[in-house]
Amino acid sequence: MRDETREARQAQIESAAYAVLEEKGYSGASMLAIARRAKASNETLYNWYGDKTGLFHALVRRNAAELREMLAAQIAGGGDALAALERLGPALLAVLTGERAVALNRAAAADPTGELGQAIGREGRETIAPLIGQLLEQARAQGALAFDEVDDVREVYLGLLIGDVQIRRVIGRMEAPDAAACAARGKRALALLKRLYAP
Amino acid sequence: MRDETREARQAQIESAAYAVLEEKGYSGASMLAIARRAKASNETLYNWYGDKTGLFHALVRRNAAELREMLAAQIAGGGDALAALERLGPALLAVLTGERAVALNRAAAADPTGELGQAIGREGRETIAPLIGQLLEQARAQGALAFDEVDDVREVYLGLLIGDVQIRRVIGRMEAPDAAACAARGKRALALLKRLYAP
DNA sequence: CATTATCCGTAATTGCCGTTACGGTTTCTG
DNA sequence: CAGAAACCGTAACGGCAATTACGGATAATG
Repeated sequence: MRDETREARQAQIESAAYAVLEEKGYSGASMLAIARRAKASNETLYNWYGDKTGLFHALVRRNAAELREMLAAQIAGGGDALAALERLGPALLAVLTGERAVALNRAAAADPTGELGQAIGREGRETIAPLIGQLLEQARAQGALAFDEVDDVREVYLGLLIGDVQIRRVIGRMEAPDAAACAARGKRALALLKRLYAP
Repeated sequence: MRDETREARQAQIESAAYAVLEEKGYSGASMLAIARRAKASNETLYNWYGDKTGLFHALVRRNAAELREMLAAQIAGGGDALAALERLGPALLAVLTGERAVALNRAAAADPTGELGQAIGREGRETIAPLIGQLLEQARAQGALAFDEVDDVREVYLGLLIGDVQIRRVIGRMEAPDAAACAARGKRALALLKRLYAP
């Protein structure tokens, strides 16, 4: 099979996996259900992804890569560091509380082996946290913020931005916040951060 | 069966349910596995709890009730409102990131119906949030804090206190914080809160 | 155009789950 | 102490999961 059609087929399969996962949860997302939804054979799924864990690993990897790209674009968008953070905050919140990320977090919570959670942490959080740290350090260099430990500040910012929205989403206690809500939370988090770490 | 032995037996069964849940996850926590662990019959489990959902509902209810009692004791411990908050914060964090609460949140994330998540929200968060709101309003009445919207302040405080520790715990990306870590986070959250809402 | 690898659809295998059912035994009750 | 109720252990039932296997169709390759 040509590489391009194969990639397109994989995108279809992974899209079907998300659809089933969002509808039925991790336990209901059987390989056969995903195969049926993608009009693919389960043999193909096993050949390409090894097993169920492998398929969900692929979902995590792709989702994390897309998030990284999006954040990089926001950072490259110009302006000073705090302006970038103002754009980035709502976008990050929207992704983390969106259907796909929530479905993956639920899958990780349901995975008895804990491998999915490790993957989410490794390829998601632990690669985007440094990006935010860099922005904060830029802001300090530009004289917009003043602090000693960038790790603390980043944690405070993320706590203010995300709060308990993500966990409430994961346990099914909340709908996804719309764009306005994300913007409002991003704005508030940044405003509080400025007050806490004013130069 | 006498009520006291029955209650003791229920405590044993629910303890066994936690043990299996923590070891095997929600999908691995079958009724038979729990019955075996508790040296009970599955017929008893079904007679007492109805079905699997009913058993986990009972776990949520009991856990939430214990948390409420603990918080009430902390509040009743005397001192001004901020002193109570200083005691309460680390204790709350310890419970929310402890093995039992984490196991229940994982179960809620894995539950396709979403009922468990609803129960956790209803009997857990939505009954303890007002307690914290009361403390904050007391602090304002005592002149220790100044703010308009208590809901906002409470959300900021909880965000600072808990951050993403809970979600990271639930997806298996973190060990439970020890007492020192909980105390440190509680202290920091309170210090930041005071700076943000100084009179 | 023929061959060859790949993919689809379906079925088979194995195993465990939730739930119900049923003797045998323990424990309460009067 | 006798009868009744509740509990234990085990088994049975239907269902669905993950994974493997296989013939027929399809598309890439030389």
